[in-house]
Amino acid sequence: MDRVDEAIGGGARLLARLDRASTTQVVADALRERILDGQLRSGSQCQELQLTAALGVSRNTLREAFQILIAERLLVREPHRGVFVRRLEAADVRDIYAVRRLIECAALAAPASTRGLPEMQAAVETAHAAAARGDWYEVGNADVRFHLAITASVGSARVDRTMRALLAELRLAFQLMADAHALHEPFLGRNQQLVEMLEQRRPVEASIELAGYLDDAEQLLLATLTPVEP
Amino acid sequence: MDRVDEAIGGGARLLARLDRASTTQVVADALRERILDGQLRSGSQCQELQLTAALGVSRNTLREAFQILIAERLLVREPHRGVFVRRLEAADVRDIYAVRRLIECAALAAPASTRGLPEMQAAVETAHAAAARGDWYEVGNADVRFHLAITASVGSARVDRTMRALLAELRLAFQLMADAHALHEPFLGRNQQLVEMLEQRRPVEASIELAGYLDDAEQLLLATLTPVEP
DNA sequence: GCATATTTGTCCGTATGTATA
DNA sequence: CTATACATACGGACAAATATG
Repeated sequence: MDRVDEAIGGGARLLARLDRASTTQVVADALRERILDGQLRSGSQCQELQLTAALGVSRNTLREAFQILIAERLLVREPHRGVFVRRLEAADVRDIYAVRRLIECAALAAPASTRGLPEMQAAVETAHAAAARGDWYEVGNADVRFHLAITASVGSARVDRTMRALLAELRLAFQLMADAHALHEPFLGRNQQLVEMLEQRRPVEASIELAGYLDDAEQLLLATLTPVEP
Repeated sequence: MDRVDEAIGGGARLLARLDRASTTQVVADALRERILDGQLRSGSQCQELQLTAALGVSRNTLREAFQILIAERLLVREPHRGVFVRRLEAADVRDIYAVRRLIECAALAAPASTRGLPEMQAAVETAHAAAARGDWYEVGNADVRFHLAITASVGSARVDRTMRALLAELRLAFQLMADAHALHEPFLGRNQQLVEMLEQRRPVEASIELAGYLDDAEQLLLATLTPVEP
């Protein structure tokens, strides 16, 4: 009974037996949430016995949930060793920012990008308010919403899904940093600036600014990432 | 023993017991292949008992493989009804082409796009040869390689994976067409034309040409898709 | 509309093989 | 090298939902 990892489970059974979502889906959602908010830390192992005990589900169900999160690249399987919360390498960070530059800049340069303005403005305000009270986790959430608003202007469900998955992956890297403050603070003002450029109907300039913005964010993240050892 | 769907399985056991890939992965690969080459037709149900019998694996293993292919959007689950080979709607086709325009055109417009030239040239030659002998399935394969070569110039593993998944999804729509000939024939020459534009170092013009190309392909596919009913 | 058969969703027990202390 | 812990994979069971006659 002195089982490990009581961060998971919280004692109560997860299944409200609402029977709208399958147990597998509920488990995948629960695990995803705990990965993204850092309760399950990058690199830590997800042992089947511990998690089945903590979540109150069978190994089969858990393993199906694992497959979902492995496909989302939040977990990795090492054959016959187990399933682990993914650790982002520097190469991953570079790759993710390459995709972000491609998609976000193309989305922002298009005339339709102004469609995302209301949501972008709202995200900037939320971020400022959260920063004022020192809630940098919420600043991170607002930043994600800001960039999703940019790509939402493309109007493609697949672009939305891809960006959502990409930004979720990126959170794995954020968690390796000591303070979210240093990461997000420089970009509060620049988000605001992008909004203004779009309000003034200068989408192409905004796109160019965003490219440099993403370059800087990538460098900042890489700089704080590399000193971390396995 | 007069079980259905002997297209799958072929009598022999799939597992060579090489134990380099997991059974789940082998099953997922086998199902993916049969979906993409049309043996498992769009809209058809994947019954657990039939497939476990045909593949010689347990239900648990099969269900894990299902999750992989559901994540790839080649299968869809209808709760308490079963798992089906995905049917593409017109909206899906439009969405896929929107993403293709975004990614492929951005990739082609970049100076680095010439890096994909050798692979693009090879794909064009393969396609011509296959068309000459009426092998339109292989023409389709070569066309996929052609477009993957375009996006490979970005040098991003994630862009590659996204494009691969996208083109796999599109095959679900191709299969709904009677003749692959009508779909691919118009684009043999245009692929060749794109290669020439790139050889002449005119990537931006090539990108614009590709945008129109993808528009036309989308319209052609939609036209032959809509008359099909549930 | 109802009773029945089928199929999915989920759990459990267990055997085997692999990695690690 | 042995022992242990764990992942992998199988089969059986049963309830619940769905399809069928």
